[in-house]
Amino acid sequence: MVRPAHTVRSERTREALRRAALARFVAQGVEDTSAEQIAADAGVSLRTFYRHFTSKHDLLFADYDAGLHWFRRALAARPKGEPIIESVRAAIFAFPYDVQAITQIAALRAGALDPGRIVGHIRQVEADFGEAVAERLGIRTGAAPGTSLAVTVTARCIAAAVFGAMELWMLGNDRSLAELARLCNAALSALEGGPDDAGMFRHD
Amino acid sequence: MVRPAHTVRSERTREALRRAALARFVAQGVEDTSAEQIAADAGVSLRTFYRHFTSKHDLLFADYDAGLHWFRRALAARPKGEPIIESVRAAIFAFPYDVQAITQIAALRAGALDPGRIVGHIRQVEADFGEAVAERLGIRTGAAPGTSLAVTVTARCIAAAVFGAMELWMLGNDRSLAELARLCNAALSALEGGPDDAGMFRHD
DNA sequence: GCAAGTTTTGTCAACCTTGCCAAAATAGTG
DNA sequence: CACTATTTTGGCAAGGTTGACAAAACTTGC
Repeated sequence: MVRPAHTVRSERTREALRRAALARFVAQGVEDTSAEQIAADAGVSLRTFYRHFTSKHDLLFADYDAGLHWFRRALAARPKGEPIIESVRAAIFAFPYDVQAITQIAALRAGALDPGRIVGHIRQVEADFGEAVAERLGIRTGAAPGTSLAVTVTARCIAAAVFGAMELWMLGNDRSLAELARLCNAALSALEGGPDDAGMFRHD
Repeated sequence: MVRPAHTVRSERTREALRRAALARFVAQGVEDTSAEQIAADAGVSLRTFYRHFTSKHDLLFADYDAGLHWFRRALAARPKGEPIIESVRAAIFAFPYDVQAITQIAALRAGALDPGRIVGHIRQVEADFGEAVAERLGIRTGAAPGTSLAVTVTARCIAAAVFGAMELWMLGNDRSLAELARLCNAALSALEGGPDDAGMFRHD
């Protein structure tokens, strides 16, 4: 499939679809909104909808994807010699969170998607995040992706830590940025084997 | 949806569907096999097919799911006081691998599924694996799943290590059990911070 | 403004997936 | 065997998703 993403026109269409979808989602829930309705509201055909978004649920992850893109660049901008966890920490802390938007999307997801699909989608993003870290780790010497066990495992552990923290944050009551920072920091420190959490993997 | 899984009859249907599907998959590829063909070959309706398998691709992961079930029980059987990584290692090493079947399924998957879907499915299994480990970690004090950051992160890291090793194994040339054991062992040792891999997360 | 080339959109058809309800098969009981 | 409860199946309809091809809109160079 060829995804339109070049011209001004296509960007307008995309925006119209996003708007229409969000409005419907909020008004009548995700599952009770049909792709056809969204397309009609935006004044385009159903087929066009699927050219701009791979699925109905994809709309609920657009922000996530954008964030991933941001993170990739932030990571690339860190100094070469820095330990990978430091780079990740710095990038995460610098991220321009829009708590309100995150909360809204989270509410829509929680209320409307069947768990399987949503979890799969999030895991996908987590995997991409891990890929980004692995890329930055750079030990990947041009060989086929996933050639080095150490790189793969390290990157995925970091992704697991960050996403574990974020999911915990979303579930909790204190949805302040400070709390998010605290959780991410704790998770990453645990990986480093800091004073408090040494021996994490030796727990009973 | 109510999945049939009780009577002898339903088990026969399930087997017939599995057989029919595998035959078609091998003969004409996964993507060029329609669910309707499979159902017809097995002598049941399309609707019935979807009662036994959540999707066409689900057929390629039946073994995975069965393995997960096996692992869950093996883990539960380990002594309470054992460090979690030891338990995982022991369970993995005791698994009755059917290399031939694994290789065949892997070939089908590689050739036929669009990458997105297959990766998502595998990640799902990996997540379930992590859940199993987290469960066994037990620190989860009856509270809602994912309450403890340490447990979640630890479990996911272990899952990442094991699956990272397995995927590397599938990609490599040496598909012997010894090689699989070596890779899993290396990945898990890395987590423990063994003598060779200490400071994994401090790599540049 | 016009012709040629590129990008985006619409139409159509096929297949995937699932909820709902009723028919058929099976199991259990007396 | 007859009766009833449970389980499995089929049929149908609606909606999700995608490939193929042509029409429409836009860009560019003249």
